[in-house]
Amino acid sequence: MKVTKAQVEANRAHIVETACTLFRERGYDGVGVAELMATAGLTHGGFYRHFDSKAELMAEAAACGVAKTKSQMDGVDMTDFFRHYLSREHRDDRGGGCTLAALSGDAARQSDAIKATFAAGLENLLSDLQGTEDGRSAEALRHARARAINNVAHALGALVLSRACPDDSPLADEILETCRSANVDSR
Amino acid sequence: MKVTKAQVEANRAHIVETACTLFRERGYDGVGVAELMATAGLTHGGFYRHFDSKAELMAEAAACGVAKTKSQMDGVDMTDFFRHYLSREHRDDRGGGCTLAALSGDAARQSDAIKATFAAGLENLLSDLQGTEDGRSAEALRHARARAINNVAHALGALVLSRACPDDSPLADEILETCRSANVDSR
DNA sequence: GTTTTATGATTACGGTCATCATCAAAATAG
DNA sequence: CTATTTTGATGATGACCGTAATCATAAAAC
Repeated sequence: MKVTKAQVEANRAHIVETACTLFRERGYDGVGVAELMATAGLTHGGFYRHFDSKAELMAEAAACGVAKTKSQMDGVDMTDFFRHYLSREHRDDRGGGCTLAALSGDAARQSDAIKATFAAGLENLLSDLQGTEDGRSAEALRHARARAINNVAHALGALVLSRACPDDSPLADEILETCRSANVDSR
Repeated sequence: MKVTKAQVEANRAHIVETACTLFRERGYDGVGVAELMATAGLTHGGFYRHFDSKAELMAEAAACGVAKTKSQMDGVDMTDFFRHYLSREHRDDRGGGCTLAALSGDAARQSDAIKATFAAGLENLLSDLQGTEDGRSAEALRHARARAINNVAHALGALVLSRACPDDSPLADEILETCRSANVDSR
């Protein structure tokens, strides 16, 4: 049952992408290798030809996820980005949404390899939010970075809290709305 | 092997408390009934005399956890509270720290019963943060509530993000420090 | 003092977990 | 065209999962 080299690579990438979504939806512990492979259209036996362990896939899926979030943010106005980030649609789409928001809680309990992937992805996202214009004073740079960190923490916290409330809870919407208006007025 | 009524109640409470800490440390999926009962000094067979299912214990442990967080906050100055909330000690003490921060990500994937417990606990915490003085205008009340929501989202987001970074990562500390200074200057 | 009752220990169940040895088959290399 | 790899399917492994029936025992009720 051998398969062309291109197909092998495609299969591997497909496994990572599938894992990415599934992990966001149900957490690292919530999805097993067998189910994961079945969802990807393969049987679970072949898994270990691609990865040494589930932990290795977890790290790779994390990297894939934060890269996707960053690419979604590319070229988008920051206000629009946060507006969508704190929207009801994003709250209800854990599988398709921000990896940091969906899995940071789980990542905290994982190995440093996975945490490092999260830190790198977060650092990357912060760079984008700080802006890239040259010639700013050190003070202005420090301020821009602090604002980026505060904005991300604020928005991510709001999303996480809203998701921890029942779907039809008024509080779930109130958190999103409140933090959405606070975020656009900057700080 | 029957035991006095007081002992039964004490045992039950001890199971809930043990679960509370263990869940915060390793997540709902990360700890099994057997290990839980062993940590509490009992054997896993007796578990179902106290609870109908693990899910029932999860809900009760969540209630216990948010109640503890609220009691810790009682009578403490709000600035001091957030200073401790965003301290390195709190970051490194998932088992003993804020239940919302440790388990909100997991709670989002659980039943509405558990989510409702989280929402109730959060609402309770917000009430405290809003203050209880009477005679404020509707506008002042609305503003106080918005500020409470924003502060909680901001601090919780910072804590969650910091914990998702490797323990020795500079970013882990930078997030805490940045958000600590932003939070005390109010908004 | 006897009977009833309920706790918690023991043990087992079926299911699922991550992991791996084995094998068929097809894509490469020679 | 043959030989060598190597992918992915099959199936098994032992460990652990939540749940539950059984049972000895001592507290509670009479």
